This record gives sequence, C-alpha cells and structure tokens, in this order.
Amino acid sequence: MPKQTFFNLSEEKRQSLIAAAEKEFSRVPLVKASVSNIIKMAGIPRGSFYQYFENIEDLYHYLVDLETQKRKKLFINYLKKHNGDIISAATELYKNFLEEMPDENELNFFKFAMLNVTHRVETSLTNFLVDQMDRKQYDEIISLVDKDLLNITNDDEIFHCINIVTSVALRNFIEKFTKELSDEEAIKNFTVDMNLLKHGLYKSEGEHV
Amino acid sequence: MPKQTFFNLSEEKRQSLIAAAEKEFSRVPLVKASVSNIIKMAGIPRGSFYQYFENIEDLYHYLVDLETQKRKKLFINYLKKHNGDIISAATELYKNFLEEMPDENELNFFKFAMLNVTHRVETSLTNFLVDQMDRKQYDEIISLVDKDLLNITNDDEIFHCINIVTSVALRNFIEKFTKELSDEEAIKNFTVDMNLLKHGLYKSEGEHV
DNA sequence: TTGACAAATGACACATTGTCATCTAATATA
DNA sequence: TATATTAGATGACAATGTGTCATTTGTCAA
Repeated sequence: MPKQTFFNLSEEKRQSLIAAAEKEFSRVPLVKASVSNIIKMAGIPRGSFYQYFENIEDLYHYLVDLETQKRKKLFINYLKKHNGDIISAATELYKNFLEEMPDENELNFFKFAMLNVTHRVETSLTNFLVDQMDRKQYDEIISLVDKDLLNITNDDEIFHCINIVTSVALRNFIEKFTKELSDEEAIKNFTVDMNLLKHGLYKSEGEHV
Repeated sequence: MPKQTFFNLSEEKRQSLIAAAEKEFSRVPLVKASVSNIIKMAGIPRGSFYQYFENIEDLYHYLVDLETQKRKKLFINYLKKHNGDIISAATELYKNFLEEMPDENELNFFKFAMLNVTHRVETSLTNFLVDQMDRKQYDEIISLVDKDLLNITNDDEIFHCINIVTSVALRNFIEKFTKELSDEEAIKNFTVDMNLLKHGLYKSEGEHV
C-alpha cells in the first residue's frame, strides 16, 4: 500500500502521478518499468516518490487493486442479475472485460498484468472474490450464490467452485492475449471451458458407454 | 534458448554454470536474481556469460524447461498406468510433485517459479502438454487419452479438458506455497477440485432439486 | 608455420535504485 | 509576534547491475 503521505497529496498531484504510472506500466511490463521514467513524467523529485511508495511494485499493485475493485463490484452485480449462477456471472464478466476495453493504454496495462503475472497480481486477480480482508463482501457473495445449482456437499466447496472458475477464466484471458485471439474465438473457447466445468469433464455414470 | 556456444562447453563447465544458476534462482525469484552473482559463483568472466545466453531470463527459462521435460515424461507414464484417465494421472503427478522434493534448493527453485509466474514460465508449466513444438508427444498423448471417459463432443475438447486440469492444478500448487499448506491439506484441496471437475460444478438435470 | 575463426575476457559506459542530510513550509505554542 | 515542532520536499550520491566491445587467446586446417 502507498504510504499516508501519498493520500495526503492534493487530488491533482495524485492523479498526475497515477496517470504517469499508468502510462509507464502500459509501455512495458512491471519488470522493465522504472521509477526514473515515472518521476520524469510526473515531474516530481526522486525523493518524493519514495516518500509516497515503498518501491515501484507498491505503486503497481495499488493500481492493479484499483482495477480489481471495479471488477469485483461488477461481478456482484452480475451475480444478482443471474440469480446466483456463478458461471453465468463469470461469463458475462468475461465478455464485459473483453468488450469494454476502449483505451489502448488500459488494454496494455491489463495485457502486461496478464503476461507477467507475479504472485501478488495473480492472487489479486484470481482470488479477487475470496479475499479474507473483506468479510462483508465475502458474506454477501455466499448469500448470493445459488447453492442448489452447485454439485457440492458443504459450503466450503462453494469456494472451490469459485476458485476453479476464476483460475480457468484467468487462463482463458491470458491465452487470448498470448495467442492474439479475436474476441469471438476467445469467447468460444471460454464457453467450451465453462460448459465442461458445469457438466463435468467426465461422463456421469449413466451416460458412460 | 542458450546459444550454441553454451552447448559446446565441456560437460563439467556447463554443469558448474547450471549449479550456480540453480543456486541463485533458489536464493531469490527471477526478478531479483543477478548475472553478477551467477558468474561470481561459477567463476566465469562476465563476457562469457553473454557468449552463452542472451540474458538472465534466457538461462532461467532453459532451467525451467529442463524441469518441465522431466514432468512431461512422468505424466505420460502415469497416463499409461491409469489407462488414459487424465485426472488420475494428474493426481498422481501432483502427489509425486509434492512428495518427491528432497532438495531444499530444488524446492525453492519451484517455489519461486510458482510465486513469480511470468508468462513464459506459466505457459511452459500449464501448457506443458499442449505444446505445438512437439508433435510426436502431442500425438502420443491424444492416443493415450481415454476419450470414452470424457464428456466431449469432438477431439478438440480433449485439449480444453487438459488445459482446465492443468490450470486448476497449477493454481493448487501455487496455493500450497503461498498458504504454506501441509501436503495432506494440499492433496485434500486438490482432490476436492478434481472431483468437482470430474462430475461437474453444476448438478446435472436429473439430480437438480 | 601461418591464417582464420570461434570463443574468452574484463574494462567500461550507461542506467537504475534507494537513502540521507538538508531545506522548506505550515502549524502550534508561548 | 517570535519561536518551536514537525511533516514533507528535494536532489546528490553510493551502490549495484547490465550489456557491449575491442582485444586477446586458443584451436584447427592448409
């Protein structure tokens, strides 16, 4: 997390720093991003940067978290809309993710986050729902999920389901970027995966040949 | 890939370089690893390093690939042993992975690979089966998989199944390290996930309440 | 013996990071 | 008003690292 001094900054200065950082992280993946570039763009002295953040990763993860928050809210909305059907909600979120990307910069930001998934980003993205910090939202989701739909024997397995869906979704998303799939292809692949998850990779006893 | 010069080296020199590199990559994650340390340990001049490798990532991915090859062979063996049952094979591989780690160094090497999954490592690990480069093994796997077991409508979906299993497996593995789970807990979680994948996250029509 | 070429070598230019001593400004206190 | 206190701003700097390149070394064929 950024230090308090960052939040004490004027809205204007803070936004200009964020803008500079987003630009840098859209230019290159985190590993190649440099503090020097960001402060040059933002026009602040080097010392100040370290007054606000531990280091460049601190800033990066702050930005990723901001984005993650947005998606989390969206997902909760979709879960309501689809009456607790997590796969329907995940599918709509995925489509929204793909279609709602107008800004070249923002796209690159996500692209690099995907291509260079460090652990903290990864958990932030795949655990974006199962996050102990946030008990309220956690409980909200539990209450929203339609358990009758799921093939589970206890509440604990709800989280297994959510984790499976999110890790497969993340994988699809990464693949879209690395294989440069069109949105149509990406959604087609995603749908196949989701159906396999829904009905099982294995035939049930009855239909077994 | 390392340059030809690396492969022209004497077995002894090559092994000492690999040993030094493994030590460095077990000490810290790739981002923090330094060429300077490796050459100091291996006792080779700086210029030589760049004679052998493009850069430090080149070396790192070479080592990861070496490890991946080992697992790929193991998986194929397990697939045979379990008569084409991919989930049984994946489960045994996972257990083997967890149990067969005697060396502290090797463990850390994997740990960092997991915690700091850059795209190339990630695809190398999750796509370790579906890898266009290697048509022979690719075909071998197709012929090994018991399609009657799977809930698929065409051959293409075999790869969807494999990808789903591997990405959920990878996720489990990462979680074991980040949450410092015991092997028992890890395997328990893994088994729950695999059962959900097998029989489906959703109840089938028949059993729906 | 010599020429040619692959490989080895390490000094070097350049870039980047995080720190720290010092300065500035704003606010509290007497 | 004068002074003290404290948060924050600043940029020079030491430390470290990277990749390159001109030069040297070694090997092998003619």
